[in-house]
Order: sequence, then structure tokens, then C-alpha cells
Amino acid sequence: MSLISEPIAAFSPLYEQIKALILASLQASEWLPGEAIPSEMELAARYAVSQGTVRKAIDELAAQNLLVRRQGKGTFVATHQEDDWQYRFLRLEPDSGKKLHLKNQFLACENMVSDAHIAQLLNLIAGDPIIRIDRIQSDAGRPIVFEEIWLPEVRFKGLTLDALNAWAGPMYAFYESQYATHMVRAEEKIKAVLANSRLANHLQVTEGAALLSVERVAFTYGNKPVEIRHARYDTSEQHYDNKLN
Amino acid sequence: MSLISEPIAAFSPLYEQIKALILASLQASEWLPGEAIPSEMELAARYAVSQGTVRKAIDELAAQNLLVRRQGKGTFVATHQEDDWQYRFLRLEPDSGKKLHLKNQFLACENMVSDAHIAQLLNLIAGDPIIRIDRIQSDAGRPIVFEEIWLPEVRFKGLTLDALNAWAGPMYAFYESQYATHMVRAEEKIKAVLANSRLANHLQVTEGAALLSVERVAFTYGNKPVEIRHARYDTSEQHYDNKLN
DNA sequence: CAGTGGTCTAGACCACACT
DNA sequence: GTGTGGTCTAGACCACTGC
Repeated sequence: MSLISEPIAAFSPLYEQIKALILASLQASEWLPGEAIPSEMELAARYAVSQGTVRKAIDELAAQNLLVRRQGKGTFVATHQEDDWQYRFLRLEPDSGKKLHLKNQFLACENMVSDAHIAQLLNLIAGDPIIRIDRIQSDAGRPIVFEEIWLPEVRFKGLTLDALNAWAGPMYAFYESQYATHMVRAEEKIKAVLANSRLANHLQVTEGAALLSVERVAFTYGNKPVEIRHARYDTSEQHYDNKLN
Repeated sequence: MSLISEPIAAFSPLYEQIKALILASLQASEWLPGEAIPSEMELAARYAVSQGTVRKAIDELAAQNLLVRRQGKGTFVATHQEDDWQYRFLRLEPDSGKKLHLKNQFLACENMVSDAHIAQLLNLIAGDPIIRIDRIQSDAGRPIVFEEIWLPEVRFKGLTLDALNAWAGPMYAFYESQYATHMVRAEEKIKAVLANSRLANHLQVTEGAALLSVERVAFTYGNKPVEIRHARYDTSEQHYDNKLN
């Protein structure tokens, strides 16, 4: 009888390896968000494979929203600074169908040490330094969202309330331009909760009103969690919109 | 100066046309859910294109979850009857991480006429006949979900409470096997609401408890809406799980 | 016009499932 | 072994962008 050992590494097609190489370059900031990566022909030459193989690798990265293809122009590193990506992860929509125009109001930005829960979510150790931010987002003067945000202090060193208040655009564009941190994906856990007095005050609803609780973990390249958010949405006149495929 | 008319029909690549042809066959039930479609070679011959072009068409349909590729076996029409697709559209998960084992309890199944709201969502006219179903889903004896469901009577003729109670599996597998209706995608609008006495009673929570309200429209082939659901989830020990990419 | 991504082809070969 | 989907290649040509 023959001795056939279990394959340690499963078969990995060439384009998967190319994908990994491109990903490594993204992670190493060889090409920055918004910039063009080399053309398919150049990459094919660099990796010594055919254009079709590079193409398949890029296709998959584009499907995961890591790259953006633009015919005639090139392939670009995805960025949260583009107009149509500004609110890529925001699923809240007014019932009326109009568009939300959210304005930030930052309440706090303080350095502290993480508890066990936040530490675990961020792959840190309880007691590691973190930054905690509170903010309210309003549409036409009406508060809609109250959010608590936790960030690892190592990555977001020196972040202050003043810096936040000086920034007009969305949070993830801020992280990208100020801290070279691009968010790739996020996971959310949604519940219905009752407003306590603090939440009621922030969102100008009555105590005991129903609010949507949204806990988010956001990840950069390499599946690294770098932001925790706990949001409460007032869904009396807006809803969380989701598509199932 | 030259007179250049706007292109009426934009350029449409071959594989898009093949995609449309395959879609038409699916919609016409030429191949039923769970069945294999012809091999790539056969389809290439049938449509007189290369295998690569058929491949790209199938790739995109598989990405939309309309087809399922299985190496060495063939390409199959997606079905809700497969084990791992049973709860493809259910995003509710226990906080504990365990799996939910939901048991159905159907409360009502009655014929009625649609109001303007439901009619509009189902592309019907107010007054058209519809079927309305109430059900409760429980996990380990605890009611978790209360749902109202509306179906167009034309498509689901003769549906009775007894038929529902005789069915053990998930709803969309039932529609598929009994009414030749396969659900392709769905849209959900989520809010937080307070339990009124009726909801409190169904879900065994106190009046004024916070509940997740989930309004779903589900579509078959050809973007045709064929089911409306309004669910209320008790999220005290479970949450709605969502991934953002 | 040159350069980029996008389409289409034809053919060779690999991995996997079934028999 | 045969048939299926999966990978990879090389080359031709099309569509779009910007100089």
C-alpha cells in the first residue's frame, strides 16, 4: 500500500497568489488610497504571469471593494474620500426617501484604558490605552445618531477633540488622511433597546422610547479590527436599510 | 457641425446577452431549482459562443446566488431546499453564538383583499385578493419572532393553515416545492419599536418592551415582488447580524 | 494618437466526482 | 476513464480616457 500524506497546503491557483501579493502591497501602503496601481500589463510582467491571471486577481479584489476599476484610466486603490463612498457603511435612510445630510457634533475625546470587552474586540489586552469618542449626528438640526467610538491609542496617537471638530467630512475619510488607516469592511450587531435618561437627552426623545442599537467592529487590511462603535439610532422617521442576496 | 444621436441602446457585451438567455430559461422553469443546467460546453454550442463567454455569464449568475457551481459535478439552479440555504435570509443570531433552532407555529391564514400599501409593494391594485399569514417562531419554547406575511392570491392559490402546519421546514422551501416560486433576493427596512399589548402577548414580553421591526419585500426571478413580511424580533438575547463590505 | 481596462476566442492542461 | 468545472496562456480586437 502507498503512503500518501495529507496535503499540508491545499492547492492554490496562481491568481490567488497574485491576489495575496497585491494585497500585501496594499497593506504595506505601496499604493495609497485613491492612487492608481500599475497597469495589468505591468503587473503581469512584474509577477511573470499572463495578463489574464492578473486580471482575475484584480477582478476579485475589485469585487471585495478593495480596488476600483475605471475603464480607460486604470485600477485604483479604494478610498473613503470619493464622493460616492463617503457613507459606504451607513445604512440609515429617511422613510421619506430623501437623502440624509448628517452634521457632526463631537462631545468628547478622551484617553483611557480599555476594559476586557473592548480589548478583546480590538485584539488588545485589557488595560491597553485607547481613545474614546462621543458624538451626535444631526439632520436638519434633529439629532438622529448618538455614537460611542473606541480606537486603539497606538494607531491613533494624538487624536484630540479639536482635531475632530476641525474635520467636516466622514470619519473614515478622516482616519484615512490623518492616520493612514483605510477601513475595508465592518460587522454590525443590531438590537432594539429602550432609551435611558442619558440617551433620551442626547437624542431628544422621551425616556423609554425605542432606539436601534448598532454595535460595529470595523477592519483594515489583513482583517485587523481597528475601530469599535456603539451607535443608537432614532428610527422614528428613518430606518436601517438592508439588502439580502 | 455633426449630428451625433445619443446611443439608444448602450453597448452590450456577448456574455451579458448569454446571461439574459440563461436568466430567461430560469424564469421559464426550463431548469428547476436543485437541477443541473447543461454543461458549459453544451451551452457554448447552443448559443454559438466560446466556452469562456458562457463561463463569464455563469460566473456572474453564480455571484448573484442564482446558480451554484460544483467542480466535477456541474452547475445547479440555486434552491432553498439545500441544508445550508435553509435560512439564507435569516440574519438573527443568539448573542451566545449558539445556533437558533426555530419552530413554526402558524396562527392564521386567511384570504382577504389588499390595502393600498401592500398592493403597491406587491405590484398589485388595491382590492386585489391576497393571503395573510400570522406565525410565531420559537427557540427552545421561547417565542422569538412574530411575523405577518402577505402573498398575492394568484400565485399562492389554495394555501391553507393546514397545509402550512403540515410543513416542517422553512417557508421559502415550501413556496418552492408547492408553488414553484423561488426567492432570489430581499430588501429589509429595520426599526426599533415598542411592544403593544398584542405583540407583548405573542412574544411573551412586557408591554412597552423594545422590539426589532423588520419589513421585508422578497423577489423572484425578474425582480418580481411576491412576498411581504413584517416581523418583530425579540432581541433581548439575540441580535440581527450584518456584514458591510 | 497611445494607453488603459474590457471582451472574445481557442487550446492545453489541472482538479474533482462518479462509476 | 470520462465528464464536469477550474486555471492559465497568447493573441486579437473593442471601448473609453486623455493628450
